[in-house]
Amino acid sequence: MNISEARNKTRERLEQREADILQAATKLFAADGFHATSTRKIAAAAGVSEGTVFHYFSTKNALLLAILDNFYADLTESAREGITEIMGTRERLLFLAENHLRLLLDNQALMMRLIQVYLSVDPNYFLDYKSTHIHELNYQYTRIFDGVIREGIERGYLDPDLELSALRDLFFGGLEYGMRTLLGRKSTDRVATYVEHIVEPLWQSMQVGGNGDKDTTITTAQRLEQACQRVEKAAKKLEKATR
Amino acid sequence: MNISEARNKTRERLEQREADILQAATKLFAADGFHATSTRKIAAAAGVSEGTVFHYFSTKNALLLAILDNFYADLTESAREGITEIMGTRERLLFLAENHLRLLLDNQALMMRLIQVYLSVDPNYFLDYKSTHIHELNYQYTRIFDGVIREGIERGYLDPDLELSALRDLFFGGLEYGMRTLLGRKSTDRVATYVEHIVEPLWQSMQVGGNGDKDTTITTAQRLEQACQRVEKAAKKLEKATR
Amino acid sequence: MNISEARNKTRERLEQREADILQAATKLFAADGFHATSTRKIAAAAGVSEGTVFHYFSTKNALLLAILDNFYADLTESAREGITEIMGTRERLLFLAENHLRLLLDNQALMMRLIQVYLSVDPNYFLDYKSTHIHELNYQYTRIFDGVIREGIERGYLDPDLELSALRDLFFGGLEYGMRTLLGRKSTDRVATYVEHIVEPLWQSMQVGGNGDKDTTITTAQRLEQACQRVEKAAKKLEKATR
Amino acid sequence: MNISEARNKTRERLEQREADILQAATKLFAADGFHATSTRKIAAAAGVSEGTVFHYFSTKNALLLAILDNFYADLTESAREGITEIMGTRERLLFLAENHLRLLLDNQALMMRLIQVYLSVDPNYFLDYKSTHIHELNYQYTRIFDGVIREGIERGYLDPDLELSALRDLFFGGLEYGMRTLLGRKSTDRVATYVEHIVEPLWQSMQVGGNGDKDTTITTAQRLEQACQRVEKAAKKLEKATR
DNA sequence: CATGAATGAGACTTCATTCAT
DNA sequence: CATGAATGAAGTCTCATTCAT
Repeated sequence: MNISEARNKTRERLEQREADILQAATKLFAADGFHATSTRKIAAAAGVSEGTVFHYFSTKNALLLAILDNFYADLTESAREGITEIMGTRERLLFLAENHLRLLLDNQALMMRLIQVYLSVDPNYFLDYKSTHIHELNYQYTRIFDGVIREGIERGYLDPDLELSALRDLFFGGLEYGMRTLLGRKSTDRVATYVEHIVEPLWQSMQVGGNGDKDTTITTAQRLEQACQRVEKAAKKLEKATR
Repeated sequence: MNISEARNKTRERLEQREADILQAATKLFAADGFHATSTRKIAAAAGVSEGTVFHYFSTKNALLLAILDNFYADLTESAREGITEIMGTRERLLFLAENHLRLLLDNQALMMRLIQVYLSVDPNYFLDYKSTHIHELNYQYTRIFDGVIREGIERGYLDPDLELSALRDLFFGGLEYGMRTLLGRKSTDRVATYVEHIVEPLWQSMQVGGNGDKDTTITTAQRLEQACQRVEKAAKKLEKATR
Repeated sequence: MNISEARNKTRERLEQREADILQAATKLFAADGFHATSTRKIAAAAGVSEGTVFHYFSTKNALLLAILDNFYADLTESAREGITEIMGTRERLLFLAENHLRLLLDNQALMMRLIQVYLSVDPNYFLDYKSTHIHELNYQYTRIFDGVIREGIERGYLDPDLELSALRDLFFGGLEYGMRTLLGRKSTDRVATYVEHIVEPLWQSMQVGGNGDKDTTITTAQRLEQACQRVEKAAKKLEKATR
Repeated sequence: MNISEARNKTRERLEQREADILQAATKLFAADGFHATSTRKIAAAAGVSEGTVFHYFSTKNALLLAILDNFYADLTESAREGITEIMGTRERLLFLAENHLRLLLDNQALMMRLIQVYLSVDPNYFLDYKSTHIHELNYQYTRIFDGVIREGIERGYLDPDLELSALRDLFFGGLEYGMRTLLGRKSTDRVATYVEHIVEPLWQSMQVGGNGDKDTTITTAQRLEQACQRVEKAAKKLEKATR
C-alpha cells in the first residue's frame, strides 16, 4: 500500500502543521492579545513560514475563529462529559464552574473570551455570519448550564419559577469577572474555593422555598430590636441637627 | 473685567475642545473598538486637526485613559449620590445595578469596560503604573457595592458571614455578561426588569436566615422598616441642610 | 528720565531674553544634537513660550546661525587677544590650540563644529548666502593661525616655503579629530599635554633648515634605501607565492 | 542543476536588491544628510517599495550602520592591500592619505564620516553596543596607520619616541579638515598634491634626528648598519622561499 | 511684546496578504 | 504544498511655524 501509506503520512504532517499553527497562535493571542500578535510572530512560533500560515488559514481573523472553535469544542465537550458522571445539581454546577475556570486559566486563555466578546461587538471585524457563528458556539456551551438547572427543577429540588437567563449571566459573568483576580495564583485550592463562593449564593437562591431551615427563630424579635435601634439613632441625629 | 472675561472665554473654548475630542473618541472607541479607531478619525469627528488631538492627549493610550477616568468618575459619583437617597439595601442594589447598566448602555460604552478589562490584562500595553491606576478606579467604584452590603449587615438584615468578593463578582460580572443581550433593546422597562432578575437571586442568598418566613413576617416588619427609612431620610436631609 | 529709564529696562529685559534662548539652545544642541532638539524643548529650557523663540529668531536655523555667530565671535576674540600677549611662535600655537580645545569642550560644544560642518554641506538646509556667512566666520578665525605663521616667517624663524593651508588643516583638523578622545577627561593637564603633542610635530616641520641637508645626503642613503625596498618587495612576493 | 541554478538566480537578485538600497541610501545620505533623507526617498531611489527597505534593514539607523560597515570594509581592505605592495614608509603614508581621500570623495561620502562622528557623540541615537561597533571599525582602520609608523620605527628610519596617537589625529584630522576644500575640484592632480602637502610636515617631524639638536651622531652610520640588517633579513626570507 | 493653541505635512514603521519560485 | 520576498496602505506621533488674543 505504497500510495495510501504515503497519503497517510502526508495527511498526518498536514494536520500536525495545522495544529502547530493553531497552538502557537493560541498561546500568543492569549499572552499578548490579538492585535499585538503579528502573523509573522505566529509563523515563527509555529516553525513555519508566513506564507504557510495563510495556506492553512485564509485570514488572521479566520485563524482566530478556528481557535475559538477549538476552544468552545473543548469547553463544551469537557462540560458535557463531566455532567454525565455527576448526579447532584449542586455538584454539577461546581464542576461546571471549575471546568470553565480551569480551561480558561490553563493557557492563560482568558484573553480568548475577551477577544471573543470584543470582536462580537466590533462591527468592522466580523461579518454577521461569522459573528453569528461564535454566538452559536457560545449558545451551545452555555445551554449546558440551562440543562443542569432544568433537570434540577424536574427532579423537584429547584424552584420552577427561576429566571434562567439571569442565573446563567450571573454564573458565567461572575466566574469571568473574578477570574482576573485568580490569574497568577493558579493553585488548585484557590480555584476550588473560589468556585464554591461563586456557586453558593446562586445555589441558595435556586432552591424550592428558599432554605428556611436555617435558624428562623431570631428573625422577628431581632428585626424589631434592630428597628428600635435605628429609630433611636435617627432620633439622635434629628436632635443634633435641630439643636 | 476685560482680561478675565477674555480668559474665561479662552478657557471655556479650551475645555470645550478637550470635551469634543473626548466625546468623539469615546463614541468611536465604543462603536468600532480601540484598535479600529485611528487618531485621524477621532480628529475628524471632533472637528480638529490630528495634531490638536495630540496637543491635548500626549498619546492615543493617554486618551483612552482619560476616557476611562471620566467614565469611572461618572459611574462612581452617580452611584454614591444615588445611594445616599435610598435606604433599603435591596433598593440600593437595584439602583446600583440599573445605574451601572444605564451608564454603560448610554453611549454604547460597553466597549469601554471591555477595553479596560482588555488592557488591564495585556502586559504590553500598560505599564504597571497606569494599569494600577485603572485598577484603583475600578476598586473605588466596586467598593461602593461593598459598603452597601456592609451597611445591610450592620443593620442586621444580611448574613454577616457573606463572601463579599464573590458577591461583588457575581453582581458586576452578571450585569456585564448579560449586557450584550440588552444592547439594542434599550427600553427602560427591559433594563429595569433585567436588573431585578439579576439582583433577586443575590438578594435572596444574602439575607439572614434565608427567606423562608418572608411572606408572613413582612407585613409588620416591613411597615416598621419603611417607617425607619422615612425617619432616616429626613434625618439625613436635615443634617445636610444644617451643616 | 522716566521714559528713557523704562526703555533701558525694556531693552535689558529683551537682551536678557535673547541671551537666555541662545544659551538654552546652545546647551541643548551641544548635548543632544540639532535635530534631536525641538523648539519646544528650547523654549522650555529658556523659560519662555514657543512663540517667543520665534519672536527673536525667525527660524530654528536662524537660531543655530546666531549660535555659531556667537561661538565664532568668542573663538576669534579670545584667540586674537591671547596672541597679542605672547611673542614666541611656538607658544602662540600652543595657546591657539589650547584655547580652541577649551572653548569647544567647555560647553560640550563639540557638536557645534560638527553641525556647522554638517550643515555647510547640506544643500537643503542652508542657502548659499548663509552658508557663505559661516564660511566667512571660519575663514576669519582660521586666518589668525596664518598670521602667526607669517609673522614667524618674517622674523626668520620659520621656513618661508611652508604650505600654509596644509598646516592649517593639520592644526585644526588634528585638534578636532582628537577632541572626542578628550571628552570626559576634561582635566587641565590632559588638555595641555595633548595640545603639546599636536603642536610639536608641526612645529618641528616648520623650522628653517628643517630638511636643508636632505638634498645632499639623499644620494647614497636613498640609493641604498631603494635597493632595500626592491629586495624586500621581491622577498614578500616570493613568500606569498610559496605559502 | 535546475534547483541550484534557480537558487543562485534568486540569491543574486536578493543581493542586488540589497545593494541597490544600500547604494541609493549612501548617495542620498551623502548628498542631503541623514535627517533630510526620508525612507520614502530611499525606496524610490532604489526602485523598491518603502516596505522593502524595511524588509532588508530593520531600521533607518540599521541602514546607516550597514553603510558605515561597508564603507569601513572598503576603506580598511583597500588600505591594507595597498600597504603590502609599497615598502617605503613615506610612500605608504602618501598612499594611505590618497586612498582615504579618494574613497571619501568618490561617492561624495564625506557626509558618511561626519555622520559617523555625529552619531558617535550623540547619546540619544546610538546605544552603547552600536556606538562601540562603529568605534571598533574606526579603530581597526586607523590602526593601519599605526602599523606603518611602527614598522618605520623598527627599520630605524623613524624616531622611536613618536607620539603615535597625536600623529594619527593629525593625519586623519588634517585630511578630513581639508577635504571640504577639495569637494568639487576632484581632479587627480589636486588630490595628489594636497596629499603631499599634508603628509610632508608629518613625515619631516617623524624622522630620526628630526631637528638636529637631538643626538645627530647616530644618523649615517646607524642607517647604513640598519640597511645591512634589512638586506640580510630579506636574503634569509628569499633563501627560505626558494628552498 | 508674549503667549501657547492649532496646524498639517511628513517621518518612521508595522502588518496582513499575495505570488513567483 | 511551502516559502519568504515584496508590497503599500495605514498607523501613531513629532515638529517647526503661525496667529489670534
